[in-house]
Amino acid sequence: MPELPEVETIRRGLQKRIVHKRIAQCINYASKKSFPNQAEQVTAFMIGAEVVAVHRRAKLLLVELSSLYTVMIHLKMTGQLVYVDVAEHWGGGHPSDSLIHELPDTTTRETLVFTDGSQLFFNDLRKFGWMKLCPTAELPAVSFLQTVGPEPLDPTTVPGMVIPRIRRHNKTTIKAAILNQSVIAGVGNIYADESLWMARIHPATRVENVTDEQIINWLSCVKQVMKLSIEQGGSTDKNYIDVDGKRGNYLAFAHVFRREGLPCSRHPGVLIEKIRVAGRGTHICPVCQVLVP
DNA sequence: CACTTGACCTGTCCGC
DNA sequence: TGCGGACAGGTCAAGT
Repeated sequence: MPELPEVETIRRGLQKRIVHKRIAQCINYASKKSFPNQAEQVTAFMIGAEVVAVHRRAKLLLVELSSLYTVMIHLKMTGQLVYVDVAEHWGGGHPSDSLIHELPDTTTRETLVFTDGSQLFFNDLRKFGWMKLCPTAELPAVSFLQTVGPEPLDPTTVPGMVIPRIRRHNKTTIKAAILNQSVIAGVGNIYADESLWMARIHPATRVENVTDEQIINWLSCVKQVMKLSIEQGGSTDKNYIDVDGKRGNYLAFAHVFRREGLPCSRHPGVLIEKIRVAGRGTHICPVCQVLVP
């Protein structure tokens, strides 16, 4: 489930692999949800266009093209972008830690073929992800980009910006608030649980019972957690791989996520519990994170 | 408007 | 062994 650190890892991989490459062909395997109703625009503005840069906003990837169009890509839960170089077609093989097998496979929804013969595969087991073309000049009008909250890792994102956004949702739980993309960008289930554990806040605490000091501390924690995760190439729970087919290693550093029944690193005698908050599986240390109703 | 729930999907895991 | 059902979660639409 790609969240900010996973999408950023993919962005960096794409920036390295596909910038300055020219698109020769777009192969659509199942029209559903990859470029819905955009066949004509794909032909007109992708074929022959060169990749200028790859940007990210929240969990959305933005592949900027020389045609003045941008490919917006949302991977949702199981989307993957996997790059296969020409050398691999010539028998160069994949890195030993790569999970890549034969591509395209049954999950491949779209393949971009570049003029040098390299390929970018958009795989998506559960078909929730999508790709859309948008004129680059019209990106500011995209509703998601208008409403999405500040980037946690942007140095200009300070508590003064985040506290009022969280306080707008005073009657819900702190976990629901930070998962809300209009409050802050890029937090999903993994980093919500990890950052709340680090900040010693119970996820079911109602926002009105969380102090400003706790929010300030939480913002610092989510920044630390996401920075470490990007350094580790993100989190691979089940499905996630980067552009080169490599798994992320962050879960080796996780304190609560998928660690139910294992000891808390701050309280070795206490076991991590799994509860349900905001409709999501939620992992807590019952001693670090005491519920203030 | 704020908040919660259901829908979208399909592979995996559990109990019978 | 097979089958049914719960579960996984990002986001949006629809409901309260």
